[in-house]
Amino acid sequence: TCVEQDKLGQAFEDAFEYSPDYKNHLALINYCPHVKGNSSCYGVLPTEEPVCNWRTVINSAADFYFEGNIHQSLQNITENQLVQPTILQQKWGKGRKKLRLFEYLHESLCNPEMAPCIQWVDKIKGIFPFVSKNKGKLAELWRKRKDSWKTMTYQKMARALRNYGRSEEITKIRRKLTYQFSEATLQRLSPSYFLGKEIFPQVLNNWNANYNYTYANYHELNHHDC
DNA sequence: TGAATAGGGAGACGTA
DNA sequence: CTACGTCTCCCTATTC
Repeated sequence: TCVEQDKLGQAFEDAFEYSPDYKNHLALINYCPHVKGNSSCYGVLPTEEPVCNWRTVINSAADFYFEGNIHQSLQNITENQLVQPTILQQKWGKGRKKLRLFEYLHESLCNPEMAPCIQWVDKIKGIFPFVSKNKGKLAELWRKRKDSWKTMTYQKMARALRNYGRSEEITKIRRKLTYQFSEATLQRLSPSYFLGKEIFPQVLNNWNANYNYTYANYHELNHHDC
């Protein structure tokens, strides 16, 4: 029941260090159509059962992500369900952790619909190239995702990526438009890490954000070209 | 040779 | 207010 869910949610809160992000995701996965929330706000989990059990939620999230099956699941979501939810808008407010570029890129790499813009060439090693023809569109999606009025270009993204070289999060490899996630970064962003450690909010952020921002905006752009 | 891509200094901006 | 992280702007260098 949702009462049990609240208790579990509290336990979760106790178990994990409090963070604003976590609060958002807690709210998100607390989503329970017959109790609260607006069902038109989310691309909900592809389940016929109401999601009111933490274990179910966690397993669903993990399976969902693991199988890289975002595309298929998204097909069950109508356009009007891909509206920016208030919760996510709060994410960008004061005190909310900013989404970082490499996180966004990883999200995109996990979204088959983005393959014409960016895709893995070696997922294990974390190597990915931008697609020359569509890198500008990816930049535009990144701009929209940040809700920025400034124009974003591949050049600017590439400059940010080069900065990741210093922190060893992403390095440039000697191949055109191609970069590589560091092992540590991949671990941070990977579901296996999430299942064992405190990355839960991060991964929820990944699929949640993918559904609601990237995908919706993606369709806004020229879908067939990208 | 020109366009595309890569590199990097400097500074803007938001957050802790 | 300060320090810091993360871009963003813009110019130069290199590669295709």
